[in-house]
Amino acid sequence: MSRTPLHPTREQIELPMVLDCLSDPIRLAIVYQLAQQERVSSELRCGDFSGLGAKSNLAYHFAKLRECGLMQTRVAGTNRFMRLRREDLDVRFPGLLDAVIKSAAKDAERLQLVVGCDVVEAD
Amino acid sequence: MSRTPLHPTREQIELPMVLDCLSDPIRLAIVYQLAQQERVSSELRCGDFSGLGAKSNLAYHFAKLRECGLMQTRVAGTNRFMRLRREDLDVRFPGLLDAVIKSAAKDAERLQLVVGCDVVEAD
DNA sequence: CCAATAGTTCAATAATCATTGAACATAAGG
DNA sequence: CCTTATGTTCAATGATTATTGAACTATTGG
Repeated sequence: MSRTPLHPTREQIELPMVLDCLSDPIRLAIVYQLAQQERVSSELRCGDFSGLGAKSNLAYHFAKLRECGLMQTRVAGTNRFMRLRREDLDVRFPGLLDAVIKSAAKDAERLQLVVGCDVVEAD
Repeated sequence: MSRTPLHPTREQIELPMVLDCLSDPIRLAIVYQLAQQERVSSELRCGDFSGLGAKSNLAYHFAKLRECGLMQTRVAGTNRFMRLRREDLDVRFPGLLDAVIKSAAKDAERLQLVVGCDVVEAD
């Protein structure tokens, strides 16, 4: 198992791959959740998405999101912390990520997105 | 053959379907070309895209673009004239289409897009 | 060392997708 | 009417895709 998964450089990020990645409802939900977290800590663990499906399926989608350059994974012990590659994407495709997030937010209900109203996790 | 193909209503347009449609290089090229034509006549015939592949394959992609609500087809004699559903998309997902077009323009070379510098068709 | 936790990888499945050429439908023009 | 031009539909193909559960890896904590 590689310590830190491979990510494309900023310049290697390709538009069709990004759009394809965002076209899957589960991946869109992941990105949306990460975008909401940006206001707070900007990072989430894989486990925080368990509501979206089985672990192995999520790992598959995480890999896709990494490969296309949408998010970055940082390994810390037995956890993986992931965040949006906001700056890279904004430089590469200005306005795109925001437009997608806003569009998703407009359809939050239809897309069954978790509305993160200043998420306070029970502990 | 149906006279005028079915199109979804504005409200029926769904984000994942739109993104998936735009994630295919050929369809992205079609949309890009239609967007450039907006400055001029706003409509193009199917045949104007012959550079992008075989006729039957293009018909397949046209159908996808229609079904997801990205474009509209108007039948006129033996021709089909198509245009972007710009207004519907801008109302439904503000800023999304523009962001995608601009992103595509930035990568025009990489995406092998036809750069329409005030296209003057030979006749 | 052992057990529990967090994720990934693998193999198998069913479903969808893009592409092709041939056949078809429709309308225009001689 | 016959031919030509413009697109669509159909059937077949090979390639991806999402999903699942089981096996595996690695780290933490007792």
